[in-house]
Amino acid sequence: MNKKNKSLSKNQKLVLDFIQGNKKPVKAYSILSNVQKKGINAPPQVYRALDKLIEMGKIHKIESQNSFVACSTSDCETPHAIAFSICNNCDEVSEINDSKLFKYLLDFRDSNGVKFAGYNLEFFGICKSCEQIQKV
Amino acid sequence: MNKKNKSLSKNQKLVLDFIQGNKKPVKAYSILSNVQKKGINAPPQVYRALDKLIEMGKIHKIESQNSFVACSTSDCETPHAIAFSICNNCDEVSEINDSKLFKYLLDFRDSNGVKFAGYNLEFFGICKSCEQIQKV
DNA sequence: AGCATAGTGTTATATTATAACATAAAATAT
DNA sequence: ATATTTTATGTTATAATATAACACTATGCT
Repeated sequence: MNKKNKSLSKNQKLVLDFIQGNKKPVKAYSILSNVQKKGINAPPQVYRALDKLIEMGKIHKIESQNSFVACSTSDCETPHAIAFSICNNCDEVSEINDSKLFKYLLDFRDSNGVKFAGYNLEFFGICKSCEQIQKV
Repeated sequence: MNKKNKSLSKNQKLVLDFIQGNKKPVKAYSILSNVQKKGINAPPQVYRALDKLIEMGKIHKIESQNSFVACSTSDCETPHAIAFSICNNCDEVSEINDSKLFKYLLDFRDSNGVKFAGYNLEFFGICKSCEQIQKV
């Protein structure tokens, strides 16, 4: 058991369950329509849960897509230091877990010598399966 | 004169002029209301110009803010390889121009050995002036 | 028990972005 | 120089994303 694992509220659980049930990132209104049978009725309820889950590091927001995906590490240490690869062809998103990269970025200082508290990094390219298809 | 400097259309010029006239990133509807006296009437006209300007590397989109800012290098070589710092306190955004960082990221390969065509990187933290204020 | 904090439910509305269609201007090829 | 293609424009309507504001409820402290 992890100290950081604050117990989730009802709506937070519902939203997280749905996100975790999807390999691909999901959109807020898709979450909404899928949890409506379970008692969530309106956008603010979804967005509030999303905000908290992001804070807790349970999920991440893919900024360039306005979509949300479960964190691939069981308990994210650095909710605001995260990297994704996004396929320009099929929109597949995967989380990049490369400790060297993370260290490089968290240690990075700007020209004023200022370190940053976090970052969001999205790589774009063609994923392996799309590349295969193009070759055929 | 630069070969890459395709001449801009009327709407593209209007939109770019307004963005360049602002130190801070601007929002699409703020652009719209500011160019309305100059003959642009509706959102699609703004968004179309924005799309083209991004393609050309004249401007960048700050994904986490849905805002747009002029590229700080006169003629951006890598429109989709860009880094910003964003102040969590005052929302100030500045473009980070660090060739080492750029090279590191463009050379980065994921666990499959796949290189990426581009990336978007946003650092978050407290900017220098906000830090000063907090100390006082 | 009393209080503070966090979460819920709801309505309405703000903000961001695109679809779809008709037309016009510009660039390129023959 | 004109036909063709590509790019841009103008317009209306609407889709998609996100938050404000308010009343109320549950939970965790001390």
